[in-house]
Amino acid sequence: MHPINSEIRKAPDDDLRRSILVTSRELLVREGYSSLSMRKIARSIGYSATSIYLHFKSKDQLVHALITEGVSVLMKRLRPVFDDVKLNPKELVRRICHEYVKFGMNNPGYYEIMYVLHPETLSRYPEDNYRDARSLIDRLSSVFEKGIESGVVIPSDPRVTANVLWSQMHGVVSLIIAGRFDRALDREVLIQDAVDRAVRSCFVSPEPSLDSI
Amino acid sequence: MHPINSEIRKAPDDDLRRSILVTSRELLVREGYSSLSMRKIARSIGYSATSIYLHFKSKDQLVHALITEGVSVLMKRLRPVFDDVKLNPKELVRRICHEYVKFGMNNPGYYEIMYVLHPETLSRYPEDNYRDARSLIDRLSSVFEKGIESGVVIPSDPRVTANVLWSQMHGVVSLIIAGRFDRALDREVLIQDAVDRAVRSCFVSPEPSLDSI
Amino acid sequence: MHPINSEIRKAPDDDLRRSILVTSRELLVREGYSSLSMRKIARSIGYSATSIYLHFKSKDQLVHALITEGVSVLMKRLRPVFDDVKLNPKELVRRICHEYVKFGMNNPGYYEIMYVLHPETLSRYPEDNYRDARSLIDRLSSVFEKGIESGVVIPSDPRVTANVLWSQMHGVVSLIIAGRFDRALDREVLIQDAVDRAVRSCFVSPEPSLDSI
Amino acid sequence: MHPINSEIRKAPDDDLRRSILVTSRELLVREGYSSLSMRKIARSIGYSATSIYLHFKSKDQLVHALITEGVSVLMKRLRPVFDDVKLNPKELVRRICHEYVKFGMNNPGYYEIMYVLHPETLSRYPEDNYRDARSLIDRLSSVFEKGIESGVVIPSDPRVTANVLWSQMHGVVSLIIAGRFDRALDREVLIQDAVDRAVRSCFVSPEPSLDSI
DNA sequence: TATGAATGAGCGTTCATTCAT
DNA sequence: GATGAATGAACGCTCATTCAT
Repeated sequence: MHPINSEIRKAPDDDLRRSILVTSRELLVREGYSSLSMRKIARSIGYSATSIYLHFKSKDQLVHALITEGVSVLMKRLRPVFDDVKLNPKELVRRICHEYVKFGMNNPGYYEIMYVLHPETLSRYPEDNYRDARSLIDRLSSVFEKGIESGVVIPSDPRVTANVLWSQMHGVVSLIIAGRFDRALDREVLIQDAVDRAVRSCFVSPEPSLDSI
Repeated sequence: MHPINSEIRKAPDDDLRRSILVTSRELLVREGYSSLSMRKIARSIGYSATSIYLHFKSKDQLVHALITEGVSVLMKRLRPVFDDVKLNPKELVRRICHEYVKFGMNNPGYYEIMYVLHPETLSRYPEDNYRDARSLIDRLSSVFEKGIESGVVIPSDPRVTANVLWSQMHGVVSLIIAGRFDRALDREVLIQDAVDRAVRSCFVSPEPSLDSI
Repeated sequence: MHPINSEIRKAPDDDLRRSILVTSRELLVREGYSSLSMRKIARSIGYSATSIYLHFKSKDQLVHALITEGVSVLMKRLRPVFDDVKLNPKELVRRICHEYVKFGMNNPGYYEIMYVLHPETLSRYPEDNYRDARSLIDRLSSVFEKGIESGVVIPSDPRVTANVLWSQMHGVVSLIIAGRFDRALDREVLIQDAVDRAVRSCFVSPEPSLDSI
Repeated sequence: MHPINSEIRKAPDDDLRRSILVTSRELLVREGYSSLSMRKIARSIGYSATSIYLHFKSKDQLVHALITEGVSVLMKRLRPVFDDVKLNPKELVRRICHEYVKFGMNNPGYYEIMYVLHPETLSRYPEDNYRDARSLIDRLSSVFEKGIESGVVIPSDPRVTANVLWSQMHGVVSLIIAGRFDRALDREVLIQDAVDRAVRSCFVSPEPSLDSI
């Protein structure tokens, strides 16, 4: 599990590659997957369509690269949180939630292609590349597992808990990205509320009984 | 010599219309929106592409019809629940959640085109037709509003609460439909857990301990 | 050579037939031949496309009917002039010119399909049906022939003269119908001038020198 | 890594472009505008339909290119005549007429798309591109204007005279191209006669009788 | 008399992709 | 490393036409 060694690449070549990926994400957000085309990408970056094939064997592979990149960016954001030994489970989960949502907000292009796009479109994506992403759920599960042991997490199948937590975050992120919420509502308030509820629903509430003593 | 009188249509005609809508939803689920084409729909039902145009003026209109139908089916499921005076708020919300999820499970085609599709694709869909769908959120909000007054719902902006609840359900439904969860997990367990948490996070927990003292 | 006995037709049937022809001409003028379609015609008159086929075997035949009708209308306008024994040659030609132009102005649909449309489109039109139209040129030729004999027409091949006269009138009519002239110019002035020149170029000018002697 | 530099194009590329334009004109003459299709053009030149789009963004643009080319060819023929200071007005007008007709005879494709086509079809053609063509009428007008001042042209509104002259030439050209004249008539004779009449109808006849007395 | 249902052919256009340079 | 030329397949859609009713 080593991060991408992007600094060992040859620079000149990489510039265009980067442009393609960046532009693809922009187009993805702006116009949706159905109208993402090699031509449009090429036009957007001022290169010929053929040039894209110097860096990606096919449209499929380009999309796969986007996913791989997205996963890696997400990992880079979440791993330090998981690794932060100073955090208690509740804080850790809260931070994970916030980072996940922030990732979606900042990278709607990645998010869409990673999690929203119809899986059939992506079925050819080698499942293994999602291993990293799935490992996140595993780490979350084990956080809950330990939390249950130490009594701070409400007992329940930790894998279920982790997946439901994920689904809750995915719910807000995807609806925000798709612009489905009433525009009158404040994004930040929605997010804060969603995270609060999610966390609260996992952890035992600080017992007022202590106060009453 | 009378001109066309199109409103006296009968069943035979509508059969094909139904086939088209049903098949569209199947294709939508199987292959995703980006590869949904008039030709494929036609091929799937064993008709010529031209025939579709006898029932839908354009692909846009077909999609709009799907959305409208989907909304109406969803309404038919949820309205009785909202109107059931015998339900207390908590039961009502729980039932609403379950019905919503069930709708998604039973009608993934409708669900995808209603809630998952990139909005840019559907921007031409007359906003008004979503009014029904949005009214659902409003009804949910007022359930929470009254619940707060009567002390059973944890105080919070009811509209935010309603929207976050929706997002939580959307999260499970969309990830299940997309087949993103670990296949080892039991769907029903996931759903039950998600609904439980959602409901719990809205309503004050019955604290028998206090009462019993 | 008998005119169409349109009053012996059965009425009910004829109404629709008339509507089709009238509407076709309107569409022809408004949108041009390339976008004249059976469907549009049907839609315009509030009938089904199929109904048109009760009266015309094909689009070709409809067009042919339009031509035949157009020719017959033109004949009805010009024949009385040719037959008017009270007119001297010069007056006759002048009147013929004016009637021809008037026909074009009043029936741009007929005119376009009779004289402007690309002949390939019409190649299947039985040449014989143009016999009437061509007979007009013949009659004009013989007017010139006699005029030359009696010394009022400038000597020249009468058939050439007749055809060139026709082409001159066709020039104004077609450019007016196509809206090609500078809009600042007055139609009537253009027409008058064109006819004057045409007539003048055929007939010997009344020589003032004779009078002055 | 340089972006596209399209202005450094060379010949090889332009060959196909020329073929397309030439073939389009041929098809236009042979089958008329209503049946001119990208596919037919492509088939005629032995290329795929897609290839046409490498040179013309749309069918509209192709047609516009044809018009623009046609106008420019016509200009190239007429301008030298207008600019020829050695010509007296009568000779100039006669030469203009002959060149105009010759242009039509040699370029029926251009002529049809420039002057015969139903204007509705071309309404999207930027009016400005016709400026050149319209300037021709203006130059003709001023020839007549000066001619009237110097007494060689029969007094009349010069703009009307110019337009009517144009319509006379258009009459012959369009009927010849459409093959409407009796095939027994000699084209050249018709043209000569038409031009003679046109010129004669504008200029005062040299009255030798007066001089000879 | 009039229609609805249906279709094959064709339209203009865009797509991902290949290949020689 | 980058491009222009080229294409077959597919797209949404309209066309004239047929046929059973």
